Amino acid sequence: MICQSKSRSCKLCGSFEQGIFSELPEKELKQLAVYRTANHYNRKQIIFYEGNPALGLFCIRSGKVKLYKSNPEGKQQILRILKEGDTIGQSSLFSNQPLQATAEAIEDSEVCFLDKTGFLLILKNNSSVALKLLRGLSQELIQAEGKALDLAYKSARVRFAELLLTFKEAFGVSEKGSQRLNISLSREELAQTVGTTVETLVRLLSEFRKDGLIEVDKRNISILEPEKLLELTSSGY
Amino acid sequence: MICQSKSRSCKLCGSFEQGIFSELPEKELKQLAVYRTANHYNRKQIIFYEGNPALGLFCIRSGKVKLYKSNPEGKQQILRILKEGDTIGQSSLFSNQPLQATAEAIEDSEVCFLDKTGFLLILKNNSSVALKLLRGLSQELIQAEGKALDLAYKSARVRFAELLLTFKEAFGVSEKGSQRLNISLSREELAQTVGTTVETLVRLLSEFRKDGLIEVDKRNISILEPEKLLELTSSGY
DNA sequence: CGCTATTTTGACCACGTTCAACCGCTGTGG
DNA sequence: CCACAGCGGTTGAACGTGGTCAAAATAGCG
Repeated sequence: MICQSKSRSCKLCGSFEQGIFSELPEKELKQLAVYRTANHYNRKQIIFYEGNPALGLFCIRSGKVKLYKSNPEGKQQILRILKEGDTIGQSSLFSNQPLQATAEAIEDSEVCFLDKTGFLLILKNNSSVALKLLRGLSQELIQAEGKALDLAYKSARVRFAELLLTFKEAFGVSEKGSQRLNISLSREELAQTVGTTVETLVRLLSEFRKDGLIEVDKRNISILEPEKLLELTSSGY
Repeated sequence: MICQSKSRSCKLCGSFEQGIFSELPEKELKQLAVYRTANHYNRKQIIFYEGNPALGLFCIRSGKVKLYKSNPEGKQQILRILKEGDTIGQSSLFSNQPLQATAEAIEDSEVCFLDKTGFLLILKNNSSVALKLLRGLSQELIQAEGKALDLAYKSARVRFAELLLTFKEAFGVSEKGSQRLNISLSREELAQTVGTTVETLVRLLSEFRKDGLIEVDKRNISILEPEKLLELTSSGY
């Protein structure tokens, strides 16, 4: 069930400073609040489906969301994991296409929705927002192109090592000398993020564990030797 | 050698109507011309290298350009082939990163260069340009994400079939019942575009030829049975 | 406590890579 | 003029990564 929570200013949002509206004057921020609705999604709830019309912009206030595409055979590939401050749906909004991926909460999350009309109105009169969006889309594009390169030329082992390092940056919390990844994904979800099968991913997990690179306890993964992981990624296999 | 050709209005550019400046008033178009330089590049000339600073925006006036990334081992992967009207360098410009790929002319080409400062100035005051850029980046992003999905889950055969169909849309010219692809790439370049090795690509070429799907003469490829290629792409292998 | 979903391990197989040889063509120097 | 090196393209054979299938072990949950 989706619960609507009471409205409040974007300024109170955790990562407002890094967000696309950070340079917006007070007046426009109030205008924003009019077009905005905030919803709560429980773990495993779908926020939107691939193919849905793009009616506006989504912005994560708290929690974590996975964004994935499905292929004809029903297999899923996770494009990225989003956390607070991240926005979703821009690309479909601007290219006038249906939404190109499905968004699903992997933790209980609060997600704001910003109506297309209101958003475009603000965009038109505030070039700072446009520039921030251009910046964000550009970074996403560069990452996506890098990912394609990876999938074409790197082994599953290297791709998994890279994922662990990316996760360390995004979700790592220091804990008795090691960095614990504060994100809970099933083996299947990990596999879908790396672009491989569950079986291969499990074998890589135990290989890395045996080699002392990581520590694994259920769905908790800790990075013990980030440098050695980095070596892996640069040296061939 | 790079020859600078004389300046003329963007309005005279072949695909001006589809370009990002199509809605710009006359005054701004004249302003554009001040910041713009037009250069000629012969086949195999490099327009810019991966890692170069992003000093502005490139726009192809005529010819064809390949955009590729190199991995540490020196292998190249072609991200896309660009033709007249396409712009390059946006993503690096907006994300304040060095250029993420190398651009090389695969035909004799004319390429305009638009200085960063002037471009941003026009962008700031013309939301139509910003919206068109957002649209373009969004489409590129969606394509790149789709490509990553392909590389992860589809066979080389299917990816090559998809490439042929994409090329048919972009470069196809009708010719005695079939569509000839008006683009000349080496087997290696084709392989780099599909994300496989030369050997595999050659085998696929001869397989498709034997099955009557395409006709191959040196570097000329003609599509005989686009429907059967399409079938390939949707049905598993 | 029993049922189901998730995780793990093993055996096998296939696609695609790697390595090697060969062909045809072009350009170069003796 | 021919020899030969160099390059792009093609084909064959062997190998390996990683996918598939099957089954067992474990965890999660009513």
